Amino acid sequence: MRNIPSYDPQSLEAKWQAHWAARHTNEPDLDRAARPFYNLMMFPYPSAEGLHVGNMFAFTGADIYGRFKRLQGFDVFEPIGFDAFGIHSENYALQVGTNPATLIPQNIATFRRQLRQFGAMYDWRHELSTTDPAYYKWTQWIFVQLFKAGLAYKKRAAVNWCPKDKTVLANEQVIDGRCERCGTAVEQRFLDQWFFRITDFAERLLANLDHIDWSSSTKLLQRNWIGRSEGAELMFETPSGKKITVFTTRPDTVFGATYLVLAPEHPLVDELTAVEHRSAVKAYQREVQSKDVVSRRVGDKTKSGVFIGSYARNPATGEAIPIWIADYVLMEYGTGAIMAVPAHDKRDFEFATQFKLPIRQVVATEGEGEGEPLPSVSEGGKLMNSGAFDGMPCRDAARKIVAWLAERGLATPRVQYRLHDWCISRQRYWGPPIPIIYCEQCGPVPVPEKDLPVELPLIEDFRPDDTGVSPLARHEEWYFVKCPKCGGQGRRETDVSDTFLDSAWYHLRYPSTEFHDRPFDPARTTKWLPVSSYIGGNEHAVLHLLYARFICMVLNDLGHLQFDTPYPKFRAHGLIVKDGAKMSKSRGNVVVPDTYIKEWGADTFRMYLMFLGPFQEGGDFRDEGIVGIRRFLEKVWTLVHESPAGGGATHPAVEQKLHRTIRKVTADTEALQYNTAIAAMMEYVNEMRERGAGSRELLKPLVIMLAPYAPHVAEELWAVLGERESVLQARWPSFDEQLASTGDVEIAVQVNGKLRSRLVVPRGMPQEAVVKIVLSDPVVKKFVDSQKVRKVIYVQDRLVNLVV
RNA sequence: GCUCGGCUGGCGAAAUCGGUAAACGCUGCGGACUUAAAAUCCGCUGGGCUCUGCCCUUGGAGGUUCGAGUCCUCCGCCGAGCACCA
Repeated sequence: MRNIPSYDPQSLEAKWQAHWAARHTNEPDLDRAARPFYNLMMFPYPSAEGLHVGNMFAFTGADIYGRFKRLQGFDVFEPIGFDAFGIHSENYALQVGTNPATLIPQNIATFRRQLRQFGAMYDWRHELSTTDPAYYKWTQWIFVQLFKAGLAYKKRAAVNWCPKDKTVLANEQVIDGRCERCGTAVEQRFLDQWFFRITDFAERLLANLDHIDWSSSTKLLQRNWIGRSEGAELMFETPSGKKITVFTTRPDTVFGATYLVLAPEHPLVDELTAVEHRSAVKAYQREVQSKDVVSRRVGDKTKSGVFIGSYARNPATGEAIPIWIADYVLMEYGTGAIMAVPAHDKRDFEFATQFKLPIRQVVATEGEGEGEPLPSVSEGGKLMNSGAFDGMPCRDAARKIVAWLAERGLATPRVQYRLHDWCISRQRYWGPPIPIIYCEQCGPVPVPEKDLPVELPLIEDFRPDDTGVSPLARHEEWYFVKCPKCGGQGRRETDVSDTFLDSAWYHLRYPSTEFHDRPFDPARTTKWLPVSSYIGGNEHAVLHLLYARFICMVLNDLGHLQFDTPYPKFRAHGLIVKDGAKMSKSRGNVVVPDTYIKEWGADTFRMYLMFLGPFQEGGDFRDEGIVGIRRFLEKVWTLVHESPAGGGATHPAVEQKLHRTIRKVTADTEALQYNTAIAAMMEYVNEMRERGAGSRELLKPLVIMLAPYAPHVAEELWAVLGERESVLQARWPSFDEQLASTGDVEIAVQVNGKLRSRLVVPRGMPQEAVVKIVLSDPVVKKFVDSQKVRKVIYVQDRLVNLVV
């Protein structure tokens, strides 16, 4: 036996990383690439703690895919950057008392080092950070485009206010009534906020989901978030001639509407309140306003509300029904008013029971007698107590009733969405200033594009206070500015924008980072976009991914882009948990990759993470199995080093196994089923060792297939096998379907569906021949005995079942 | 409450169309090598029994089928998302 060098990942990985950097191995020619493939992964937020195992799991999975495509002959562009603005960084900066502008570069340096050491194929020439003025110049430019298109507007709105972080939060940043970050109960405040009209795009955002290749779980989350409901607006008229419009998804139940409920803030409330009820109504409105936005939205509490002393006519029955106000009706959804059908709506039922309002059943459910108890919300029944519509199924009735009321102008079909406009204002410091100047004469004026970026000034006191005004307002030489239109005294907008705006377009910037006079170069963009493959976490399913689609649609409509979908293919990776719980600093279960990489090497750790479970499902991190991967790599190492230059042993069974392995690894890698691809390579190595085969011809394809998973050791072994170029210059091996599907197969022999014997036959043997052998098998004979075989079921190459 | 995903050996997991359940790996046990240990290599490793063989086993109970981890119905548990959205 020859003396082979020992496998030392540390020196070997450093060597190859230096080699890649020196040779610019991972820097495709963006202008001349023949087969561009844009391999994108969600860029990280550079936290002070550094990269954790969850990040590395995601990045490794994405990098494997990129390397796989590279080996298939694509010019792969795999960029990386940092999503470094936002409340995370700012809160941390406040906590340690250092300006985020000094902290963030330190964090980024740490991330950069960690990202380099695990061996991803990043093109560092195109690194970006959202906090770089050269980047956020264009984030501001995008704001200006939306503003000019009438898609950005300012609105005074009740917002979620976190008293601890002293900032507004988006609805989606409020979890169970508490601040997503600090857990403090959120309050209601009224502030002027900038919004983007994403609701104008609700239908397109929803329809688009049908055509894009995304993880179904992600699509589902987006559909639910957009929350489309079909229904109708119905008109209820008061004796004074006021029309109250309600939105309902169940117009079929209008005969059962026994009262109306308006949101306490509804504009008609004042007018419709009878004199003797005025004080009670005012008191109730005050009570509701004093509550925070969130506790009002918590569903499972007792209902409250007051009668306002007036009535409206039910358009179907013509009877006068009382009008109430109650906080369970929200002004933001629908028309801010509902028709209450207590017999067929749970909330209305609770309310009616509590305030002793009439309940009238108008839908008879299936079956005899009573059917299900009220409130019955099923749409499966037939109408009753509904005049001419009695006996009609709900769905038909809904259409017919709307048509009938529409004739008198009392109904309009209507589609309603749950999605709200995107509030992008943040009363904070650490973000791109919203590029607007307020002028006494001209109103809000966008900063001219030539004056962008509006740089975020480096200020000492970036602490927010509870005025609700950004700290930027305290910085006078920045705050006061000439109006770009009339030259008069103006004031800058002091809000900064939401981080999700930064990340809504970063994929457009990567290929064009060297251009400073345009956000994304048209030629580069045409060549590289939309993104070929996008991999990231489902925690961004409804925020980042929805906003990115929206911004792309807008830029497309405005003529800046030729496509309206940024990521036609997206796959959500699973979550790495520790001891059954999500990794978080507060739980103290965060695993840092550095120590593992130091101990085992990046290749072993990368593969181990991928072997833990299916990439798209994630898994529980534990370190018990890592040695298995290391042993596997050692075996490959030994096989390659022992393989003689001239030839080496081969074996027909191993050759066949090779072709099957290539088939499986190719399919599994394409499908991101990395765990089973690794298992297939292990099987192949086991087979080689058992058969004593180890020729270079058998090993080269293995080393290529290994390259996406364990890139450093693959390079080394490729060189040992006598190759001079990088293994990335090699072509992914092809397989011979014929060879992969020949050979013997083991067939299961069943009698009456129970396994009784096994039989090895050549692949593709016809039924008669197999049955003949089977019937002569003594074990089978025993079970068949003297009974007559009534039926034979034969599945080619798999099983034969005798029914007696 | 609604929607979705999951539940398979001691553990992580595999299993195109309904067709040999447990591939691959870990752990554990036994053996080889060694003065010894580590490393490495070989073997065994779901449970039971009347053990040359047979029976049971994919959260539970039914069903469809020659045949069910896979399809259908009901139930349980775990996780995620949404949640007074009319």
